[in-house]
Amino acid sequence: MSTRQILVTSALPYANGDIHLGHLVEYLQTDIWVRFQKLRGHDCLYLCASDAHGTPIMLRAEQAGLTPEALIEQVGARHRQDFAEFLVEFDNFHSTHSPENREIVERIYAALDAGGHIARRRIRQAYDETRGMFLPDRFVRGTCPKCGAADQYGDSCEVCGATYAPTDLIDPRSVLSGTTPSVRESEHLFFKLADFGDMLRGWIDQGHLHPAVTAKLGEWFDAGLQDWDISRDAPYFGFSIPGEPDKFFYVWLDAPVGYIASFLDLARRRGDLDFDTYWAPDSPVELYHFIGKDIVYFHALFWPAVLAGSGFRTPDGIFAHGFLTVNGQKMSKSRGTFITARSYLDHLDPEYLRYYYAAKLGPGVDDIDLNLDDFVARVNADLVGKVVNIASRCAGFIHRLAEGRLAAALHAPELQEDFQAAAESIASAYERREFSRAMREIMQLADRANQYIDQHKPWVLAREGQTTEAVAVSTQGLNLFRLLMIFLKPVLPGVAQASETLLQVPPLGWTDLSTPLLDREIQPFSPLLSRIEPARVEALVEAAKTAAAAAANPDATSG
RNA sequence: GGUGAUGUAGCUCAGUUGGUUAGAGCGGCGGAUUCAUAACCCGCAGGUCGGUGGUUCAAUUCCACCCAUCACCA
Repeated sequence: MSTRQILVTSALPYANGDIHLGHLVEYLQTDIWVRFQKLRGHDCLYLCASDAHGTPIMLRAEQAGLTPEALIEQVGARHRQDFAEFLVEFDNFHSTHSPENREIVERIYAALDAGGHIARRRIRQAYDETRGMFLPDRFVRGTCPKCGAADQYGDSCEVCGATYAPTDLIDPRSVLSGTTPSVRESEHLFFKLADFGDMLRGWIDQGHLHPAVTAKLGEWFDAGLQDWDISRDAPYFGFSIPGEPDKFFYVWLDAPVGYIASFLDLARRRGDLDFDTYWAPDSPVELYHFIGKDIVYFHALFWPAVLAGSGFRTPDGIFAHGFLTVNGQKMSKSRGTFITARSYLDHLDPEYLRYYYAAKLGPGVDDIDLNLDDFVARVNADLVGKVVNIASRCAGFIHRLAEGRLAAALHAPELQEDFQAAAESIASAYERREFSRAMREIMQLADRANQYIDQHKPWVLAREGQTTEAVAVSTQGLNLFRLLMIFLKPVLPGVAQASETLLQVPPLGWTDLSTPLLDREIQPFSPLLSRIEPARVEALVEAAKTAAAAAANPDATSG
């Protein structure tokens, strides 16, 4: 197995609100995949950053009486802390509001402009005269011009589903001031996406996209590729466009550039990462972006085109996941299922959620459901009842009968080999992001380990004075447990670490699968993971309800 | 409204390139056991595979339409 160089990103969290359980689907999925690659010995970097620009952040800061810079600093710090406690291990977490990002965005824009891929056009937009600013579509509300439903957003009607421009609304008003917006014209800059139609088709045909994502892209191709508006007028929190007074780069142009900026920041601090090795068109490094299905458009259409048009390499894969529902429904503040990362951490162990998501995640864009009753049952049954139980029931005999020393030989080498033989299939499932399949296979092995122990009954052997045999069976059980922990380490890094302490071994890696652990001492057993108390989950839901009630003021629009 | 996706036992999900009795885990029920965080082991459980129609010797698996849920519409 040759060492691969891999660069992985998760979408950048928007720095105007807290991380919640829905966001975590993506960060946990990515983290598990990255940890798997590292466990296998590959050279893998996991990069992320705060997505820190745009009108919503500008306005949220104003509301809070802060500068945008102070807001994104505070929110970014909270994000980092939440991720760290969920054991999401970034190699770097930067910000799009950084000198590195400005540098790369300007370089990209200059290259696109020089290549003739930037167009200029005057457009008409809603304008709030009292606030002196153009209004994003979502900041205008009014009556739907098609069905007449009142109080609809400026881009689409939630009642009849019609899409339109804010200027089409009947009786439009600004969300900011309540006044009727005027219509003003200004010049905008556009990225000529259609210049890259052939390039994109070729890139898509190279594979690495899930069939469902490819289908989605085909839909957009059929509709025809249109120019993309990449500028915004002042006032705007972002980077000003060189040579264009009062114009700023649209947040969605500089957001994915944050992936590169995060790399650049890390490279400058570390000194052993060559920029062109990672980002030049002939880069040998594999580049993958994990995203939600709602932003496929930006990552599978604009992003590769922008990269190709400015002399960078393109991604090898865009991995889109679905959304999270809780108890079968959209997360709801009133039902207490809108749960922030922080609130979860106040009540429960993060590894429960890591396992539960892993047990449900596949490679596709399907939504996944967090059913709280199922969550408790599944985690307790699989992790505590099956996996940890193996160590718990074997370690005692090693200490009682052999002073903590493992037997010198395996009792069931053929069973050990069966476990080792499963590694290929499990690795392939991880690699293809079929985590649910990997978890199923691992739990089947855990069942076999428990069956093996039950079959040989070390407690009976001990009672009958067959000490050597009892220790041999227990040693075998612990060896099976150790193999399971290697398989589970990407999902449960904390439990794996506790297991390494129990077994008194250095950090486990995939190559440790081939060698058994024999004739050496282990630590006394102490619980590696405790069961979920249903009451803790109830308390979490109650806390979420209370928090929702406290935040009586409806949230400002984001996005 | 248009487009794409999803809809399988109480719960969470596999699966079927169309073909004899549709699978797993959890829950539930019965039994066994006591090493283990009341964990583990054995056995049982019958869901018209969202609905209607069609193609076919045969469809849950293909096609059409409908319903429900989700996403996107730059």
